[in-house]
Amino acid sequence: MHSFTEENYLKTIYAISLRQAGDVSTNALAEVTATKAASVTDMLRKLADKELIHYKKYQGVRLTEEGERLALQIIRRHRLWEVFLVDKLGFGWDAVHDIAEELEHIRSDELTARLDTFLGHPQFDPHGDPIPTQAGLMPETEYRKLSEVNEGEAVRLMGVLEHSTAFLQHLDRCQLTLGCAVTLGEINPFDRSVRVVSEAGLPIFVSHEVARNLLVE
Amino acid sequence: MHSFTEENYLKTIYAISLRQAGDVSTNALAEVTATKAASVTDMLRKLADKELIHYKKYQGVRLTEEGERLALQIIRRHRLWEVFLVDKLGFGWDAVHDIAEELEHIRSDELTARLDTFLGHPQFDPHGDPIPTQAGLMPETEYRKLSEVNEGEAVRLMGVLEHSTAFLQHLDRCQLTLGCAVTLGEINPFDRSVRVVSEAGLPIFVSHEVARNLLVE
DNA sequence: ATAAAAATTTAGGTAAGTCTAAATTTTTAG
DNA sequence: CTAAAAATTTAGACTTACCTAAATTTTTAT
Ligand SMILES: [Mn+2]
Ligand SMILES: [Mn+2]
Ligand SMILES: [Mn+2]
Ligand SMILES: [Mn+2]
Repeated sequence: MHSFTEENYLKTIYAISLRQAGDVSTNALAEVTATKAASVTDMLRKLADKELIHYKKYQGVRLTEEGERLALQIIRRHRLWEVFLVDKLGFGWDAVHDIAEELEHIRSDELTARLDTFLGHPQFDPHGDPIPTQAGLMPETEYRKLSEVNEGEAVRLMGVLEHSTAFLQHLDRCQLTLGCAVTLGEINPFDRSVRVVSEAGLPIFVSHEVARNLLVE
Repeated sequence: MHSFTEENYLKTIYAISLRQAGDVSTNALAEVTATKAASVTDMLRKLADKELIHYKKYQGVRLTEEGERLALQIIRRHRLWEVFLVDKLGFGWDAVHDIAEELEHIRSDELTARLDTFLGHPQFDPHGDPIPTQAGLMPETEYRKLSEVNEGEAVRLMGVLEHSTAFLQHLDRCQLTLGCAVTLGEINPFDRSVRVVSEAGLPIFVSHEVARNLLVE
């Protein structure tokens, strides 16, 4: 079996791989896992011994097929638990990530399968992230960032790139909820902030920093 | 914070204390935790340092108030998760203990509180064990063992003393379900096995071994 | 009361996961 | 194309939770 720590490394390697082309560096892992590079190296040797990653000294790492399968399984569990916490227990979407970080490591395939059924086979987690299938496939999404949308276009809020409590609470205060339809007003050329208009006609001012962390379709 | 291992020791000390008068011995703990006495001694020193147990070398241990509070909190979580797994996810009562052993260590008071509400503030887990209150009180129950009931008495099945999968599956096969009413037939003086008659009039033969692990009222 | 038996603790060691400091390799810049 | 900078690995240690073997204390039985 694999330890919590090993599972977290696999998940982190997967997450960094999505953002970057090429292999994942020791320092990148050290930063995300909040450990030191030397500790990362130790773990990489262990994961390579277990054939969960491809690793050549000084050259960075990449998940093997088995490593990716495990990473997706853990991400699936994480996102299913987040749906449970929000939809069934009534947590806010800004409060569920840390709890799901623990729940995702509960080892029981039957638990995952029954939870999935109980939740009605959800496709997305509360932050709009797709839930990997039981078969181990990550559904593709084709969202743009709100910061790349043109003036006058009508779009729908589908997800967030930033998951911090502070960011999600900010969206709550602006009444920017996932699924809501908005129309883009003028983009301010000075700071690239933008005015959007909600279905209800309510105007909302969105900074560029916020706009580039919002996914729309 | 306390590690999973520390939490499991506290729970185990509590459980052994319920069965025995007096302090809990190192060997008793070693047996239940499936470790060696030397390892138990190490942990007892640590728990004593944290003032979670009263410990005098060679004299056995007893939980402090804080230690008991923590033990009850973990038992509460364990039993609430078991209710969730059976009532909401449809697991059999014989399949939930091991998963709850992991879930009980998820650290979030708000999670426990919301789960309790979601489940409708249950008072008993799927095995008939009382769920400690949020205030940290273990509800008292006054059940007798089926093996102590007299011939002709009518009783209701309220709980089990043995929680193994094998035992619970045996009860399933006998159609001995928690809550069902039964009347005691003759007790066989040779092996103390007993015939009980269910509400439906179905006769069921129960060995003494089974009868002394069934709680009734 | 005392010797044998049982229970418990101590001593010394291991594996996982972390650290700091030093050594090594790769990358970047002049 | 080399020398400095950056990245990475190695060396040596620490903590937690466990182990075996040896020492110690308590209990039990003659
Ligand atoms: Mn999350
Ligand atoms: Mn995690
Ligand atoms: Mn249980
Ligand atoms: Mn446990």
